[in-house]
Amino acid sequence: MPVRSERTYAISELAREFGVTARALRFYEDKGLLTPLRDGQARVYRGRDRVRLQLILRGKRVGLSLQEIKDILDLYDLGDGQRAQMQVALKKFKARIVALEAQKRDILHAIESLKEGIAFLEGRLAAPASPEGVAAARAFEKEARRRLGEGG
Amino acid sequence: MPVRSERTYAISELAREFGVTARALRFYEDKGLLTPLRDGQARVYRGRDRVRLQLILRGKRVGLSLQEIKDILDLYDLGDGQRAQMQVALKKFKARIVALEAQKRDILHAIESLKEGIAFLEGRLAAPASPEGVAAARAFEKEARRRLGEGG
DNA sequence: AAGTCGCTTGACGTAAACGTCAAGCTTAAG
DNA sequence: CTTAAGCTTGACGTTTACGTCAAGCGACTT
Repeated sequence: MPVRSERTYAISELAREFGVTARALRFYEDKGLLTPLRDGQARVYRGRDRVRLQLILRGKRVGLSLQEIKDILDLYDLGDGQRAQMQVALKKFKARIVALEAQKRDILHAIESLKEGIAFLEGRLAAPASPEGVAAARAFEKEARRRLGEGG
Repeated sequence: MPVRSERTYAISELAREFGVTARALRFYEDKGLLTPLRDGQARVYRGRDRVRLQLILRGKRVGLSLQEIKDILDLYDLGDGQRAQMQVALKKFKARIVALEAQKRDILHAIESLKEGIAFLEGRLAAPASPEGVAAARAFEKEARRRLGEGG
C-alpha cells in the first residue's frame, strides 16, 4: 500500500472549517492542546490535529476548561508506567460523567423553562393583558416555586 | 386569610444554601439579576429572590452568561406595551432551545467519549501494555476519526 | 523591484465572573 | 463600654480565553 500522504491544512483553513479564529488555534497550541507540524515556520495541521480540535470544541461546548480538556487529551499519551496517573484520571473521568449527567438534567430543565417562557410570551402576544397571559405568567412562577419546594 | 409574612434570608444564609459566596450574590444584584429588600442597610432575600437565584445558577450551569440570564428574567417584567421586545425575546428563546438541544447532543457525545476513555484506562490498568489496552486505544482513536468522517 | 498575501512571534488589551482586601456601621453578648 | 459577628460599600486583583495590533519574514505576482 502506498503511503499516500495525509491531507493537511493551513491554519486559516482549519480555523474557517471549525468556525474559530487562527488566534484561537495558536492559543490552543500554546496551552499544549494542539501540536501541528511546521513547514518552515508555518503551521501544518494534520488529521490528528483536526480530530483533537473537534474534541476541544466539543469539550468547550459542554463547559470544560481548556486545562480539563488537555488533561483528557494527554491521557492517551500516558506511558504504561504511570499507573498512578491513570488511576487519578479514571476517578476524574467518572466524576465528570456524573457531572455531565447532572448537566444534562439542567439542560432539560432549561429547555422546559424556555418552552414555558415561549408559551407565556405567545399567550401575551395573542391577547395582550388577557387572562390567559396572566394565567401563563402565574403558572410559570408557580412551577418555578414548586421546583424549589416552596409554598404557593 | 392572614398575610403570614414570608420567610426571608440573610445573604450568608442564601449563599450557604446554594453553595455560592455572598460576593456572588452582591455581584448578581449589581448586574440587576437580583433585587433583595433592605432592612436598614442589610439585604433581605425573599422567596422570589430564591427562585431567581435558582434560575440564575441553573442558567449558568448550562452555559448562559449572566447577561443572557438577565434578559430572560427581565422578560417576565415586560409590560403589555412592549410587543416588539416580546417578539425579539420569542425569537431568542426559540434559538436558545435549538442551541440547548445541540448542547444536549454534545453532552451525550462527551459522556460516551469519557466512557470510552474509562474503558481504555481500565483495559490498560488491567493488563499493562496488553493487546486489549492497545486495542482499546486504537478503537477510541478510530471512533473519533469516524465521527469526523475521516479515512482510517 | 515593489507590492500583496498569508503566515509568524510578541505584547498589550479586554470581557466575564467573581476573589480579596480595607474600612466602617450595627447589633447582640459579656 | 468594648468586643465580636455579620453586614455594608468601594476598590483593586485574578483567571480564562481569547482579541487586537505591531513588526517582520517568505512566496508569488506584476
